Amino acid sequence: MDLEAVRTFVAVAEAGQFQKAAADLSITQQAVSKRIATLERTLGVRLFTRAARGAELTIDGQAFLPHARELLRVAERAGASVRPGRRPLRVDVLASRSAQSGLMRGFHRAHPEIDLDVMMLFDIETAVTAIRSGAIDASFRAVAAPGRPVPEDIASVRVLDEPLQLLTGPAHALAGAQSVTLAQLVGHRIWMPGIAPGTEWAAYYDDLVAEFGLTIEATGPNFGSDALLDTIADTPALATFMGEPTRLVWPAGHGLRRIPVTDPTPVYPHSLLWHRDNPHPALATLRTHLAATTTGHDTTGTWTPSWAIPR
Amino acid sequence: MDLEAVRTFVAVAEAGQFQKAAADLSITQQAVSKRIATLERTLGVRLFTRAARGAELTIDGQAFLPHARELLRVAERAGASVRPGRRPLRVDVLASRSAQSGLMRGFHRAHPEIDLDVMMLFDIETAVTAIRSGAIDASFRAVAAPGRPVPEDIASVRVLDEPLQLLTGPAHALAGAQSVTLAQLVGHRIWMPGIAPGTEWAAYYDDLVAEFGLTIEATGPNFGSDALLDTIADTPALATFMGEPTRLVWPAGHGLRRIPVTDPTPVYPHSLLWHRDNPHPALATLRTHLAATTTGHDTTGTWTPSWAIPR
DNA sequence: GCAATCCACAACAATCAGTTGTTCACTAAG
DNA sequence: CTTAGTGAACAACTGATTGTTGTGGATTGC
Repeated sequence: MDLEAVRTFVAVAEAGQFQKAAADLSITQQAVSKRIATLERTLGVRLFTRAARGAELTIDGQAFLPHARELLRVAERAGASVRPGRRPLRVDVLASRSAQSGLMRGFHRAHPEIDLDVMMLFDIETAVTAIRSGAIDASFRAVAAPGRPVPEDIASVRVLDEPLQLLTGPAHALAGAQSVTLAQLVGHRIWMPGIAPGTEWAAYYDDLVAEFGLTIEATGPNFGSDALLDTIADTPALATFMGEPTRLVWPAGHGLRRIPVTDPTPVYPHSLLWHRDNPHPALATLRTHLAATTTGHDTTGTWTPSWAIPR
Repeated sequence: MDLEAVRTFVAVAEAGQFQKAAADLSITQQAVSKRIATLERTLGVRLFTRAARGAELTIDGQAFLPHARELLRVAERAGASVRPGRRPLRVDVLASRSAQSGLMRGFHRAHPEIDLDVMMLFDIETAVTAIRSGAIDASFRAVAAPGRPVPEDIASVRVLDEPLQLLTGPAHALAGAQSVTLAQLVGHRIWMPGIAPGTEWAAYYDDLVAEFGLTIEATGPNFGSDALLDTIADTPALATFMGEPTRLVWPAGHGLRRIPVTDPTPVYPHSLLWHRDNPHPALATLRTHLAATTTGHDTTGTWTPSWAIPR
């Protein structure tokens, strides 16, 4: 199926006749006739009934028309997503289930007119390079990895402190606890699949392990959060860390338990990073939105790696 | 933008290298190279970084990939919508705001796996012809127009009786009434734009006018239901008929009033029509669903044109 | 009945997309 | 350091596609 043919089909459907559609498209009537004939041949159905005073949609044509319009819309959006200059705001997040995605959903609800592309880059180094080159407009990150300070031309603002909670199945030893301390977690297996080694996310958990002697397994393939929740629910010996409940639908029927962690509460600090010279108008809107919806940070009784504290 | 190029792009992104993608698509590596080069030229950005051990997505390529996948999905659906034999179930409804649309939304919620195409044909004659030819699978209609009985090979079942209510703006003379009788409406202007003359819908209101002496203006261009509601809200001398509240969002801030009509209540009878020999598997599912969700009909104190009563 | 309108078919020209053959760049092993 | 191996790009060629002009047939309206 050819997009030009689809565009021609919509033009004919709107014009009601081949000749006018041809004029609209700046081609000859014969070319329109050929394109429609080819499209009808590839689809295997007749799209128009040809009459002396124009062309009328068949039932199949009427059914195809909304799909054709949708196809052109999607093609337009696809092209716009990489159009240099006026493309959608490109924001890098940590993972689709993280609190950062929740922030971006909130921004999209508040400004549905702003086109967004949410991406997931590998680590903060990739993100900073992409921000400096203009390939992306902003990134949610813990502001620095150990030994890698953020360059001068990158601005950052702390937007969210995400307290980690323990997630267990109903048969886990700690399933009934109202809250647990980090010390109590020593010896329990904590499973965090999908954390790539070398990222600042992995560094965060490395520090947590080093400081409190926890057992965190970051290995194993990541089959998605649904598979993770299934495994946690069914395996009494496993637990995992997870942030605050987002507005995502919480899967029912698993018997999963969320248990606050205290003394101290591990907190993952999310900052927004962007290039000081980035002219994208939606970037300012995003920053304003985040500033308006972000509250202050209470750091008493919490733990965060020292390298992750923004300057 | 060429759909084949987009398909090639996705194949390369998944294969990680041009050669394997070429094998998957059964073309040569050179053809893949050309297609990607052309796509990159039309988009104006580089999509892959070519390395010695394969091709890797650039940031732009990563941003483009989900749009490309969506584009292929929509193209697939568009083609399927007219595929002879295994196309989606095609159901004809009266209008997008009618109770019939509510029934179809309910069906879609109950069976989201069934592909649907909802259409709006002109009148029952068109619908019956389409049903007999197999161009559509079912139609919601008042079963017959005057003098035009439904042919023997068309089956029908009454699925919904829709009582009409009066819709007025806040300044209308009847705005404060708890209910009105048809006799009370004599002399008031009732506006029903978008009812094409010659349809059974128009015949329904013609009968209503003839029997009770109402003033119904079915003329005027139809600018959509939003424009209709705006006009009704702002024009004290105008009112309109509307069915039961559907699950659509009821526009707030208009000050619109819904007033039940009694003595008798005009009822629009909706039946589902289909061809006895139609083999579409989803048609049986739709009939079962409608039979399960449809209640009996209480016809006391209601009015319906005699020709609209099913046999 | 005749002009006007509209679409389809035919012939031709230009362009395009795919193939084969080959080169270039990089990596890894000896 | 050399050499074999892998992967992508360039060049030349060919068949197919797509557009054009020219023309014919069918229907509508005066």
